[in-house]
Amino acid sequence: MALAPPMHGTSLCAACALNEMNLCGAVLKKDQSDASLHPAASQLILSTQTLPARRIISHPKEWSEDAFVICNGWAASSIGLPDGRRQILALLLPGDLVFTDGLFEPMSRRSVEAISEVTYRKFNRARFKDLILEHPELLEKFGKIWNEERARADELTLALGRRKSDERIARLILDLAERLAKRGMMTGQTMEFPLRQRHIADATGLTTVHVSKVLGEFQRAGLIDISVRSLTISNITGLRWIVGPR
Amino acid sequence: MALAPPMHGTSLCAACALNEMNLCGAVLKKDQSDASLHPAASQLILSTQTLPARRIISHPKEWSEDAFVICNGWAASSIGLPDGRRQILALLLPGDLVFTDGLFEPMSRRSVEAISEVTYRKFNRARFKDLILEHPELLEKFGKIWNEERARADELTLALGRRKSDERIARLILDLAERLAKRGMMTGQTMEFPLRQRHIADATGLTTVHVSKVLGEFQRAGLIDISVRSLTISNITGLRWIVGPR
DNA sequence: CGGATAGTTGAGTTATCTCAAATGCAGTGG
DNA sequence: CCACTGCATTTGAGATAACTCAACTATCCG
Repeated sequence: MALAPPMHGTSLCAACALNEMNLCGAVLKKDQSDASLHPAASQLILSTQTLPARRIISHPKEWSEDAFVICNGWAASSIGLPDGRRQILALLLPGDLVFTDGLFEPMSRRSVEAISEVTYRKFNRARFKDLILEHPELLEKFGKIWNEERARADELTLALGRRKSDERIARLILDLAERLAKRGMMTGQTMEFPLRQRHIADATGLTTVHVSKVLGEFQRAGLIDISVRSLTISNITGLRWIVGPR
Repeated sequence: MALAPPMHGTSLCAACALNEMNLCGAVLKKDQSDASLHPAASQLILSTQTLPARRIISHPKEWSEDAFVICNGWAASSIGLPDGRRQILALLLPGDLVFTDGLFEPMSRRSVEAISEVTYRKFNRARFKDLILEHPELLEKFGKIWNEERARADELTLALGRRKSDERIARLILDLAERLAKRGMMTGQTMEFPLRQRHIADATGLTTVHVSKVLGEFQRAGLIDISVRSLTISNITGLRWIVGPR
């Protein structure tokens, strides 16, 4: 199968986490017979939905039996304080798994919000757990995905606690570029960039005002170039230098 | 079995995560026959070790087949930058599980360091995974533990990104008190407190100097009282008010 | 007793925030 | 098509939380 083109609106199942586990794909082409698919895949029942930007996909304390996979668009998982302060915990890209909370318990404090228009597929959490138990190699793959996610969470915590604003923002941009590249969603050094500055602010623990200033400096320094909903990294070495080694 | 007294040096297996999963206890009393223990428990091979304060329990990129459980004392899991900046990701109390990285992959960037003298038990990660597959109810319990940990990580991220220094510190104290209480390690409102101010600083993303000032204010305001290696919450309502609702 | 580690306190600096005003842009309804 | 409203962004001025530096004290341990 050819690489999916990095365009908005294209289904990216080739890069999807579930597909990597040979699960999702089976359901999509249920009628076809594809020997490469995991034999248990047909048991994972999916439904597909699409929401416009700014819409909330999953509410904080909402009880849900489902988890889902982002098929298209960007989303953000965040928690907030009653006075309105918010912190984005993760930016979700196509192919990312979203468990309302872990694999087992629902009812987290997290909420998930669409940044651009988002298409996602729901699947049943309990069934997914059963699948894992029946097919140990899935536990392995799932663990790998889970660990990547946690490693990213660790780096975010480090950034919020110990890095300066420009480091945080540069890191965010580089991280996104890297993740998008893995999905074949970079055209050269350019990516679609649906984030508003308030998303960057909420993801880096800064103010929109300050984000605007730092991004301005980055552009004036020739590190990046932002046009309409799209960001180009013009000087990746410079950006990396700001973040520093490791 | 009676509640273990909240004294340093006492084995706290009653409150231990592994014991809650009916695993650890079995190994401790391998020779006894205890019908309440999980039948698979005897397959979990443990070795016990003790390290003095300040010693590193698990190095960053060190490959290890083992995970462990804190039996006694406090430890800290942290990551750092090459220039020395450090962020503590979690304070580990007796009964906490420590996976060098997740359940599956070793080689994380995290390092674990003893804060006080620490006793811990190693067990084999792979064997633990097999156990989970063989005994589905363990997956359930393990998931619960894992989720609690993640929820705490989320709150930390929120705190570092969006809270002021006094909120962060108050939150840390209350969180510790709550966790210790669950383990029967609070005597009234007093807890053993082996943390140095640099631990608090590294856990809250602040400076030791600033931590000192905030703690001073808290004491002068009659919120807490710190004597030698021990902390008393004198006005829990006041502390909670600083942190704010939820 | 001496040397290391930990905590306190003050003075001055700075990164980031708050407030505010101006501009742009996108969608809506008349 | 225009006026209108709501969101996003930019920019400046001033405020402040937290930092750095530095000196001093206390505590711990051999």
